[in-house]
Amino acid sequence: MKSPDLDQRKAYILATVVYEYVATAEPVASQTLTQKYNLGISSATVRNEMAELEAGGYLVQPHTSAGRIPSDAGYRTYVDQLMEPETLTVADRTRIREELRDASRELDDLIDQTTRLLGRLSNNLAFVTKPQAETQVFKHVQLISLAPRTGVAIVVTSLGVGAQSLFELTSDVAPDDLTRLSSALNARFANRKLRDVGEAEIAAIVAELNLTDELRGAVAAAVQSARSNETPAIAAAGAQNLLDQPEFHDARKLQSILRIVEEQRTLYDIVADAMTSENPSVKIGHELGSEELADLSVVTVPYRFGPHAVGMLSILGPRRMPYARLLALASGTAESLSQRLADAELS
Amino acid sequence: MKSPDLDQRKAYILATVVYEYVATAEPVASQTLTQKYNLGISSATVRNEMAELEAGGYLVQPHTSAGRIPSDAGYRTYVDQLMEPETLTVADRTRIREELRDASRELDDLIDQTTRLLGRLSNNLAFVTKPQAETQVFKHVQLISLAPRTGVAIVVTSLGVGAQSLFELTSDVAPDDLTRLSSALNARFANRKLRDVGEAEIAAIVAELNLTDELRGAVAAAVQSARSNETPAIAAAGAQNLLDQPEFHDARKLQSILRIVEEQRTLYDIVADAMTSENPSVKIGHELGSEELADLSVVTVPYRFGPHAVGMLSILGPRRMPYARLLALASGTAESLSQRLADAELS
DNA sequence: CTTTGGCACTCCTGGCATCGGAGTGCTAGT
DNA sequence: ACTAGCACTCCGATGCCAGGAGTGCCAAAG
Repeated sequence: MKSPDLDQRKAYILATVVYEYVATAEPVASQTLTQKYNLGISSATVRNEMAELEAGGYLVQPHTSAGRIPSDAGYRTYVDQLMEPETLTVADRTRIREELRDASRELDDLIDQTTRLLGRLSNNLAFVTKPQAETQVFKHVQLISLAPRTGVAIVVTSLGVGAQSLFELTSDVAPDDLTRLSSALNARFANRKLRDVGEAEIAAIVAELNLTDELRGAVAAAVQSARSNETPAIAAAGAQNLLDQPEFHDARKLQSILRIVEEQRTLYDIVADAMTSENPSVKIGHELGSEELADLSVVTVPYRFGPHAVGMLSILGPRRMPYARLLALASGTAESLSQRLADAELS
Repeated sequence: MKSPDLDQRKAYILATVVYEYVATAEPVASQTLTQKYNLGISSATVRNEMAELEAGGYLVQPHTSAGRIPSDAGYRTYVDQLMEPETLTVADRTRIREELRDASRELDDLIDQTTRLLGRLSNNLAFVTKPQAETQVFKHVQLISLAPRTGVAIVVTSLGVGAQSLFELTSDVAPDDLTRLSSALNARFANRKLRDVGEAEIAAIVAELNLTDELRGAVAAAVQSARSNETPAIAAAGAQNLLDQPEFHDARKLQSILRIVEEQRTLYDIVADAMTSENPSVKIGHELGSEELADLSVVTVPYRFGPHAVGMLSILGPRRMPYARLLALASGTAESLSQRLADAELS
């Protein structure tokens, strides 16, 4: 809150500038406003108002004799106070539901397909974090022999397969021992919270059965991996959509985006706080915390599994994006995805 | 074979034009050749030779008063007959081996990391098909109950986990029944070729245990999915590298590439025949079979698991790419990857 | 018959000046 | 407080010119 906020007329003008600029990608002139939106005042008055909005930091001028475009602060006030939230049409909503209903039953593929769907719908770059399994329930562990000294440990959580981990041993182990160990572990842990599956207990069971400590390591690794590290994998889709926007006709900007998407780390940092707040979040321009991303914005909506948010759907695009629509799309998709996940478990 | 092939001097000139153009991205002039490579002939002679090479279809001129650049046919003869194969330096080779040694033990992640590595090394776009499991050996199947009417079927092959498939039933099933079914299936199928795990036999076992036919469906689906459909998933990385090349400073070209990468289908078509031949393959420009891809080339090398090729490493870049080096890089990486896969199983 | 120096010709490229238009800021008048 | 009008600024498109790079061809030389 800097000024005692904008008076109603300034607010309307700001909102209209954002709306028009989002639509046209051209700096907005005072005349354009008076002609296309009947404000009942002259362009000269609009010019005065715009000059004040610029002084207040809400608008900027690319050069002296051009129209105005919104600044980060301008978009921010628009998003927080001025825009009307959109709701999806019934058609959109059913389309999302149907595409997700027909999607794969396998978790990774489901996330992938959701990401692509969101990319297509939004015409921007979509990215989705895979579910974090921390709050999930342990269902099953299975140790399987592949060769005398090689095997794989699989952990299944309430979301389906959670992790697998290949292991090698320094001495042979009987497939039977692996089965016995699996049964013992399952008897002990089934339906506990994943986070409560402790390494000490695993070690105790392994010792009890007189098995090598290497197996404890293998099981622990699989459990750990199911708990899904602080930065879960992120699926991304739709980068090519960005090229339709005039702001990317210069290819340099796209390069840093592609690099960041491939690294994943930065993407995760951007959306991490939306996860904890469990609310939709919008980050605009410099709020993304990097000069490279200064002319982009990101909309993020969490999705749930059971009572908790387990991941986020995000849309990344030029700052000049239709915020209300993208929020509606992401929310609608998140809802359908959450629903889909719940169905898969409970049936 | 059109002409009785090129005489030695023409061949050398063609090779030098390709080499120089790959290095500079500028049309190559007759003088440049005589100055930078001592041919012992004058630029006028070179001009005459170049004119004949152009008549023969090996070179083209972007406009009348410019140097020459290679045509598809020019690159093709270069690749097939003129270039000297490169070998990787020891440093490169150990770097690849080390990065892959430290890579994940999980198959999907391993492929992912290999793809990124290849993207970084090649400075182009790399893509890698995930292993096709057809020739793999069935190791284990496990049916696991998640809820009274929901569960997951997991199939493990000699490459690690091959597939998983969630299922829902119309009536409750005891976890015990699932265990019994798993054991029966394993007793029957363990260590058979995956392709020999037939649906009829599965049905017989399910019937024998008096279980619902829905379970047969679940198992069959998982096996089918492990057999990995005709078009396996493809990992891609390094699209941002392409933006360094002058031919992509116009963003339109990149757009179609990104779209194609996302679709995967076209990528698979490009590399499919390299898989069957089990040999490195180079496709140049129009050979890729699409006008959109006409100024690109793709280098493909298969990797093996056991005696068979199970997937391909590819590098996609501008037609003006260092073919010998990229072939060496892809081959070296394929070799390390094959080695890594073999180690994982045999230990 | 092949090679080569020389020369005229073509075409691209970059710089420069010009011009029109779009928009603003300001002032003066309502 | 609003607005009509006007001078001013700046961008972007256009056209033009000069410079240069490179070729093709010819005629002479090996």
